[in-house]
Amino acid sequence: MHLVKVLVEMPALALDQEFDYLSVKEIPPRVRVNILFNRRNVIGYVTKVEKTDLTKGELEARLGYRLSYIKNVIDESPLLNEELETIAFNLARQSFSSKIACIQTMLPKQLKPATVQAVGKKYQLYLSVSAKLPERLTKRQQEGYEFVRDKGKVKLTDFPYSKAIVDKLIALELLVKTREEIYREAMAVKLEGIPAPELNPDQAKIVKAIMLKKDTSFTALIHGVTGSGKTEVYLSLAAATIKSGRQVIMLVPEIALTPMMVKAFKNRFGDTVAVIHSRLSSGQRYDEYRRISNQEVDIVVGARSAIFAPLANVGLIVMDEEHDSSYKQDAKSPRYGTLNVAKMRSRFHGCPLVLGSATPSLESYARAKNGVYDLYELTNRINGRDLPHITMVDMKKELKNQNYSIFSQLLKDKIQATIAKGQQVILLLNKRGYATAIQCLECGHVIKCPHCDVSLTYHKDQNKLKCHYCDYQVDFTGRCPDCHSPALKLTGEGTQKVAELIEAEFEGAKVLRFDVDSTRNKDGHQKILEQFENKEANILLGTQMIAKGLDFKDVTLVGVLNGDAALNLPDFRANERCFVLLEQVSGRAGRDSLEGEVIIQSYDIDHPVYKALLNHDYHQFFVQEMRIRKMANYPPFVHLASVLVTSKSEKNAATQSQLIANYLKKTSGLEVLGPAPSLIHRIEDHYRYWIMVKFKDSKVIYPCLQNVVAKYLNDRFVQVVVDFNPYNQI
DNA sequence: AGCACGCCGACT
DNA sequence: GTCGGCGTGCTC
Repeated sequence: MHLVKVLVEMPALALDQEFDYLSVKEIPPRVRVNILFNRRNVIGYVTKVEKTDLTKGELEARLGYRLSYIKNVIDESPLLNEELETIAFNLARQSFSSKIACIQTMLPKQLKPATVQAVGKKYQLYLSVSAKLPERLTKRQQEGYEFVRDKGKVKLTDFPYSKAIVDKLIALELLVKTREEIYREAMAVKLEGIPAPELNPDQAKIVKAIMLKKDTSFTALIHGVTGSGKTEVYLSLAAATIKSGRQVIMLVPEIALTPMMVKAFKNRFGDTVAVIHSRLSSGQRYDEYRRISNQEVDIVVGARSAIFAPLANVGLIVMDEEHDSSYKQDAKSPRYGTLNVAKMRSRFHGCPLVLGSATPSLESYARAKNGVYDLYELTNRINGRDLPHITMVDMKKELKNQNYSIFSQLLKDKIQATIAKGQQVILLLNKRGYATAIQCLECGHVIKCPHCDVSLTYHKDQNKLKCHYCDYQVDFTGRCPDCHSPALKLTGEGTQKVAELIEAEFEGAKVLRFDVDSTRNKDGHQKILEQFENKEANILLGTQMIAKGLDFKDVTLVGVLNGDAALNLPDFRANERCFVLLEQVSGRAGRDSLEGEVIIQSYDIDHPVYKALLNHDYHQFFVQEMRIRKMANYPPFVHLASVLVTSKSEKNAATQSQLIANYLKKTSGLEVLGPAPSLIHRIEDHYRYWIMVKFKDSKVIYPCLQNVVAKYLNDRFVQVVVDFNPYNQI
């Protein structure tokens, strides 16, 4: 007889424990099994198998509960190797998430313990209303029905009422469930067979120094200005690593936005490169995963989750654009930082971890300055040019000069001149969410989401009002829902509106929009970028997304319409975010033989961030910002942990978060901020309060937070989420 | 999480 | 009286 320890596939943290099962046959560890759990068929993950001479009855007597047999074994071979399983369990412990959730984030869909589905096909379940009219319904059923009716079509997972309600409404034939296949295509790269160029002395020095220590675990930070040739350093390090018989993990922020890196690696290393990113089809992802798992590739290029690539002999890990926020998973559990996992893998394999950025996070640069990381600076650009010149435009003066448009006179002139020369322009509309709220001029009513405390955004192309936090949407009637007045005013200027303004303002201007909306459909990014590359448009207008990694040789002008938008946010990283964004977007101008320039419009041109930015001086920024962080006691001088307390009842959220904050303050003796209502006080009918704890060593705070999490594990009214080193406040 | 059990209100 | 909504406990 074998006693089998199993983790059950249930997302609840309260079920994050090993359950005992029996098997007559021996079972290998780290495979999936079908089991009966609480009278239901579920999939489990085997952690341990113990052979025993005891009978079922004897075991049950000893353990004090009934045991059932494993129904069958799903996998022939282990899903994870020991290294990755250990990392999964460490991650679960560190981030207060379930072990099974950590295992799931490491695996492609087909291998997740949750599902056994056909390879290559993915479905999304939707709810929509039927032709039948509702008769007598309970209050909740009525709400649920209206929710779907108002939205038209709702993802099953986004339906905010219980499954009981869904089932009932379906049984009553009021709602229908449909499924749609989700298609995704991989990023095709044409092989160009570009030979490796000779490294310049600066690059060669870095490669040599890192490869000298290639068999030890350490972290190096390469601070290289835009265009200084960091990619070539990565390629060279990768080539040397492969030559020594080891493998490479190359991490990039978001593949869809940084196709250059994939292209460079595929061109240099061909078929030995596997690419993992969120837009691969599940079949392709599965295939890539198996190639990696079977050790058929030397290099894995991918975003955040590629750090879990099951390579057996990692000799190098690179994190490009180290400062990028997408390396932190904060939306769902496990809330992990890629850097943390990368360090675990570096230690396990005894290999270098190389971080690269033109604008490193203050945390990383401070560590490098303190000698915790090896620091390398690349100060010269490959093309020998200086970084593009930046001009600040004082928008207050524009107002004084009766210019109320969003374009300053200077930017207008420059755009006109650039288009006239047949060159291209990138315009950054730095507007988080670029929300265009709708306000009634008669009664002052702002149209808001019924489930969240945010205003709805008008989407002209579909004539709908949408919520950006919960997928709520309604047809736009053109009238105020409160007083039915048709006098509605759009406030704020989104990319759609600005695009129209530009085309009206400039003769011969053809604008492409690049934002979450215009790129939502499959391959939207690629298509728009290709059109711009082919010069089907002369102006690319976008949000933050355009700042990263784009490389167009004819772009000679970058305009920032509202530089200050990133400042003044209630976030201690506001300055850093602003500097990074503007420095990055500046780097889009003059990448080839043509000289580029940058115009930044601002209402606060004397802000210290701009002072450093004008000189393209990261070091100046670092010094002045470190002074602020030190004074305010923020990272890198302390670590942060956030506690988000949510509840359907505002009162519960408020009182419980206060209790938690008091407890944390009292037991840990640490500085605790909050509780404060979060910036968006309600999302999807849940009220939100947040608490922030500052600490230097997690030894004290960890057990305190553990107690808090444990206390609310089985609470049906209040949810608690802990995030260590959160990147996004609130 | 999801399912069974069991308590209480509203209808044949 | 019973049907069924929803609060509570439990899952090897």
